[in-house]
Amino acid sequence: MKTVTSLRTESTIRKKQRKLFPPGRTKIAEALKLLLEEKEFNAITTAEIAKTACVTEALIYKYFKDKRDLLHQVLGEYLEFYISRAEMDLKGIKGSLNKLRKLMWSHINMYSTNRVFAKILLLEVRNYPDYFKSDAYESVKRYSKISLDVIQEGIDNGEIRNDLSPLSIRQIVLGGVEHLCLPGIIFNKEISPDELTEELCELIFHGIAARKDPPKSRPKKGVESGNN
Amino acid sequence: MKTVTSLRTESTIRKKQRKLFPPGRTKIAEALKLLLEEKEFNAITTAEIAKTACVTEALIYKYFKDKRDLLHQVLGEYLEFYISRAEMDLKGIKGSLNKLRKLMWSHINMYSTNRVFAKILLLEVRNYPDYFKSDAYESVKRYSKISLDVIQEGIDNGEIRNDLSPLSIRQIVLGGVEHLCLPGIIFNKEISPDELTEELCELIFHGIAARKDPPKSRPKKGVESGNN
Amino acid sequence: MKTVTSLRTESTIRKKQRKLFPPGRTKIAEALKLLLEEKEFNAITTAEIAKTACVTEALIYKYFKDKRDLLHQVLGEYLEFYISRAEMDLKGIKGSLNKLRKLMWSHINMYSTNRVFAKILLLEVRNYPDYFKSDAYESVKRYSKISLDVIQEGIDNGEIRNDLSPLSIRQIVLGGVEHLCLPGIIFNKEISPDELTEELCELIFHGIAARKDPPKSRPKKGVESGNN
Amino acid sequence: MKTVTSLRTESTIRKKQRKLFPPGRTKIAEALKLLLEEKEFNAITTAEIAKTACVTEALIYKYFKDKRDLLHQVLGEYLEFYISRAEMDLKGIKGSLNKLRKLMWSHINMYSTNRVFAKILLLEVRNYPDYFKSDAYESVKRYSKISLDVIQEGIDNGEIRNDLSPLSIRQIVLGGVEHLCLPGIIFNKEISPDELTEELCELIFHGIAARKDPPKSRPKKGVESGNN
DNA sequence: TATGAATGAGGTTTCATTCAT
DNA sequence: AATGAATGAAACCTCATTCAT
Repeated sequence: MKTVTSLRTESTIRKKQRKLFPPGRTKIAEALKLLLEEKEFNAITTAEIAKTACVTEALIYKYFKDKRDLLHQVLGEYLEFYISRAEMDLKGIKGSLNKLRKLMWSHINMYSTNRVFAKILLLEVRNYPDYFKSDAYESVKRYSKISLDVIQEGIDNGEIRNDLSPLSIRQIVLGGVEHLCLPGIIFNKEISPDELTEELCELIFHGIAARKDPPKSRPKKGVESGNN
Repeated sequence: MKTVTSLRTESTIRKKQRKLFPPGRTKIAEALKLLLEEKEFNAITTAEIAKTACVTEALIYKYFKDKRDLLHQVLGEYLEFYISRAEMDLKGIKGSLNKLRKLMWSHINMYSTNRVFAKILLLEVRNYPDYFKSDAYESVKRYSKISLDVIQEGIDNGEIRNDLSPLSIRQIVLGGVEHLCLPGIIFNKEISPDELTEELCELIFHGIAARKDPPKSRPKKGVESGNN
Repeated sequence: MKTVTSLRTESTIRKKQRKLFPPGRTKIAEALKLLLEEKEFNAITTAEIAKTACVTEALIYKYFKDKRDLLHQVLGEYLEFYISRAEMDLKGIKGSLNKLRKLMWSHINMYSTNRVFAKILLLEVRNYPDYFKSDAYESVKRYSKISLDVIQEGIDNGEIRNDLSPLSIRQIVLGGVEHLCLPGIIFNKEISPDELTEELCELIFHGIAARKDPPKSRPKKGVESGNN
Repeated sequence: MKTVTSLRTESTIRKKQRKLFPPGRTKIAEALKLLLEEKEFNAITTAEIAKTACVTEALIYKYFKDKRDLLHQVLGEYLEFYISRAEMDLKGIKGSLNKLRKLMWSHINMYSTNRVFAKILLLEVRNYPDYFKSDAYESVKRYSKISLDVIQEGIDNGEIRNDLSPLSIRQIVLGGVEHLCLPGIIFNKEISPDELTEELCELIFHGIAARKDPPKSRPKKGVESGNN
């Protein structure tokens, strides 16, 4: 499942950590990431984290306020990386819809290649009030701002309808991305950024209502069942 | 926050329970609902539930396998109610898009009027593998099936584009609904079913691209499977 | 493992119960016996007993003072049966050593054919002070008395050495029986009454020392009391 | 009841523990031993153990897998000590029967001077399947092996009859020891190693039958294995 | 005779967290 | 920077038992 992209991601983050952080801290953060691949955060104990990291439990509390702070910091590091990459992604792209498409692709790709990140963001933090006071949440907001700005730019330059709230558009886009990825994340199935982006953009950009001059009929292929 | 609708819901469920369930069981379920209005499930203790219900903790385990089973059963009861209502909702409506709009409105309305239900479904259960083996999850699938059938019907009768996978459409629609409601649910703000439905349908039905000419037909392929 | 003997045992006891005891009581006692085939007494819950017996837990307390009383009564019923059988067994046998041999065979055979009885007596009750106040314990003492009388008779008639305390002899005999059977009982292996009796009598009657000349008479003093 | 021997035992064990184990662990083990003098294991709560040891209940679970593991470890420590003592005991003794007599004396003496050990071994563990997977059970087997080897040696050198299975002999000897000691252990009465050994050896070595002529040689077959 | 409903009391175990070193 | 030892607090859960009917 790990692609070149994800490996690059990992190693880049690690390089930064090597400079900024003492090795103990890094080992702890890496241990949590490893464990999150297999279990839900609440089911991971500090004892397990310490053992996996080959440090003592006490050390966790040297570097992190508490267990949840560790989670938020791990999430925050990922986010900072993805924010800077999103900013790079947009460079050299013409057209707001093209930019939006690129952002959607990157977003899906990041869920696809970094399941731990996806699980933290979509399943672990939203329940807990602390999260909304964390630095990580600030990063999330900065990240979301990027799409919002692109949408606003599209409205301003006439590429996007001006009779819809940009915020609602952003929510619907994100919702679509998340719900298309969620089954893959929960049940550990492959996620195909290319296909999902294509489908999502087709719908979001043009809607589902059949056109007066209708599209040509095509065979389609669906999912088994599902829901939620 | 409770509207007439939600009250009717509650009392209908209660009537059924009075017949089917011993009073202790009902008191426990109601106690959990009450507590969920204020706290996250993991932060609620069995002691609190028992105290709120004016029963002993032991009784919880007479009626429910464990604490999480209680959550799932509460969720399941809500779902059964909403499923039957969704089926009623569709009666007498002409047009698949009109039906879809109605379903979206009802869905948003149910998040709006029953925050406890919304929190359980969107924030509490998805993390935990047990959920996916629960009866509640089966109900969720039945509920989702309703929208899927409407979408399929729309494709068959030409109201909905046939070049998008119905499953993907369903996921995107649900994703849109959820993400439009999520801020309201998390931060306990008002949710306006009328406005959100309007905005969502406008976007989903017609897309965000400023119109010049109709979209060209494109090949598509849907989400792999799963759900949630 | 069940032999004709054990079946007859069971059915005889059951017939008595049918007369003496209401069906609910019998069902409960039988349920416990059934469960004891698979688990240790403390690991069996009253809920399980009730479910196995197809009665409610409350009924257990109609017929038995508490859970342990149930165990003691079950044990007591077995013991009464085995006592009367031991008395029959001795009739028509000449010679104290022959009688003793017969008792040992019956004893081993009863462990061999009734594992539940064996487990209760050897593993479940001895820990718990209540047992020593129970009727079952009185029966055990009556049962033990039978061997003691035979040993005393043997001493009196010169078949058995008179320089050993009869009580100690009884303890050593019983100890030998138990320890030969214990592995079979604990690990659920076959127990062969014929072979074990043969071996045990050979040793107990004649000793293990390779013979040169007969032992000299010695003064004795035995264990204080007790049994089991 | 504590003799010089038992005190030496205790302090020797304690010395070892002081080196090998953190003080908390030792305090917990000692607390259990203390409590076992007065109550049955199941009647002792972790709360009591902790309180007696002046530590928190949580610490018990740092050092022991669970409550029963604590029991097994305590038993195991005793056993290791007694094994090494049994090995010493045999040194300098000539004759297999003399060695066997010495082992029996030591065995009875250890039940006599260490009632806690006796109760654990004879009354507490045999019921519970976990025991048979514990290290303590492995120690028991090593301990039993010592007598078995002596018996075998006696057979080989002609001191002991060769027509009885050595395993059966060992079982009968152990059974005799246990049953002679059991009343004393259960009812907290004195146990006299000298007298009991004398009586037991007299019987086991020479049998109970009044002598006329030596026994004839017979074929033998023993218990399957096991012990305890 | 038998049950449905409920409970009291406490049991074991878990786990995040701290502090002296 | 890191650890070994220990803890506080409660969490979940179990189970024998009772009582009104």
